[in-house]
Amino acid sequence: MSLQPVPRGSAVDAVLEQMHEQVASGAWAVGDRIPGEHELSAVLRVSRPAIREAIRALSHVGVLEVRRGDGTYVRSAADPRPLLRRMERASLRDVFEVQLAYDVQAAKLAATRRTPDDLRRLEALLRDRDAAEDPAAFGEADSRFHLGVAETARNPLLTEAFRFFRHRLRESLSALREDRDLPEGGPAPHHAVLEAIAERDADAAGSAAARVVEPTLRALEEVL
Amino acid sequence: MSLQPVPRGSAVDAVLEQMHEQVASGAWAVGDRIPGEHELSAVLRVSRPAIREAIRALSHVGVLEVRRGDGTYVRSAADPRPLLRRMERASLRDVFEVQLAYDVQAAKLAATRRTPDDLRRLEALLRDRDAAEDPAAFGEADSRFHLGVAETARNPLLTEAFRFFRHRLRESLSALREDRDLPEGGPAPHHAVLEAIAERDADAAGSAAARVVEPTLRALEEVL
DNA sequence: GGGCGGTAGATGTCTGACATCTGGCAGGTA
DNA sequence: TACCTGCCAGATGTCAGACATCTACCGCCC
Repeated sequence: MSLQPVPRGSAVDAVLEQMHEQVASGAWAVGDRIPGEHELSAVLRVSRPAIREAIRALSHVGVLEVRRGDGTYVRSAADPRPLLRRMERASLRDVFEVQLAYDVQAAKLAATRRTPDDLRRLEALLRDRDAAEDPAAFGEADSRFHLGVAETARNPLLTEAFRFFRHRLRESLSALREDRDLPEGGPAPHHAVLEAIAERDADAAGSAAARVVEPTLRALEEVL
Repeated sequence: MSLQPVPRGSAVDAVLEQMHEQVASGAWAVGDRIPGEHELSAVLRVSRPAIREAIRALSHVGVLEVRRGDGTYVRSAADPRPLLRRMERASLRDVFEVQLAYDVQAAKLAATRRTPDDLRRLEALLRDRDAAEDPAAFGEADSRFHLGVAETARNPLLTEAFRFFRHRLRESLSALREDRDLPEGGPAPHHAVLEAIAERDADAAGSAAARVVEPTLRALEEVL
């Protein structure tokens, strides 16, 4: 007989898994009140703290909503966990392709909605980017400029999504140290983005934003 | 003296807030091991279960990583919580603009990478969409087609992001019952997307995908 | 009929203890 | 010297029970 690893995993994770299953399958529909903590504790044969930790984790991501003195309700069936896990092990190409989508849309909207103040702010950010010396400062300034464009799009949801993705992705990139010698198209493409935004030309801004990322993307394709 | 509301909020939320602060400020840097649960419990003057619930919530979203027998480490400084909260109260316009970014990028990539099998699958999905009778079935078939395009893009990160956003956004839309009489461009734009994908024309696919959403978007702008 | 107050049941929190795993160190062995 | 074994401190994992506090509901009283 062959040796097999003993089943591992914590009680809380098991509870988490089962709750997720209930929500995903529709057994617990959005809006429903789920069984109480004592009842779940009795049914699943785990202690109440274990139940509470699972509920806390799911309520933190908006799947559940706890109303003190009342009960716990299902708020959404979509758990961001698969997305978060995927983000940690995504390939560089996949990462850049998603970032590209955000950059293009942000640039297009920014071109439509920018104010004179926005323009001055973006110009300053771009100057900082051009002036950056060491790679760390450059990466920081680069992020600030891109985020500035996203904010100019006047779409809080887009801004927040952009911010989160960019933050996570820069982390995993620097962790892998794989951003060492990716080609950088130089300052020209970025200036083209700003110019198109200044002229309120949405299509040009979108194209310019695409051209910022595309050299890097193409280089990645060649490596594969 | 004026009456003031007593400070509300749970102990766990307060702990969560402080931990988030530590991570965001860099006091706890990525890779660091944070103080043990007993120590945190003593310092913050709350019980260990309260500490554990907060840690569990943050580890569920990938901010912390717990290694049993060893300690708890900071894994990422980016908390998806602001994004999730923003998603719940985003305006319809903002929602559609983000969705548009995904749709366009997915269509462009799908046009580049589609196989004959993909094409057959997408054709079947589009037929289902055309054949749907009641609004519920139509919404379902519509989602399936769009998700099918996203999967054809061969980018797991994009697919997962697309899936999550679409799921959440459809939920909040149906909750608000505001999708009642949004204009639907009819089947033509969707067929144009499929056609461009069939011809491997990325730019045409992107434009066609934009034209799917734009009528709805424009109608929203008018309402505002 | 409307406002009041009681009550059942839910979540919030704490205490203390024990179980189990991990990492590192000391000591033995080749 | 180099390596492996076994032990141990400290960390997280789990449990039990109790009490506090809030909410929704319902019956009572004015």
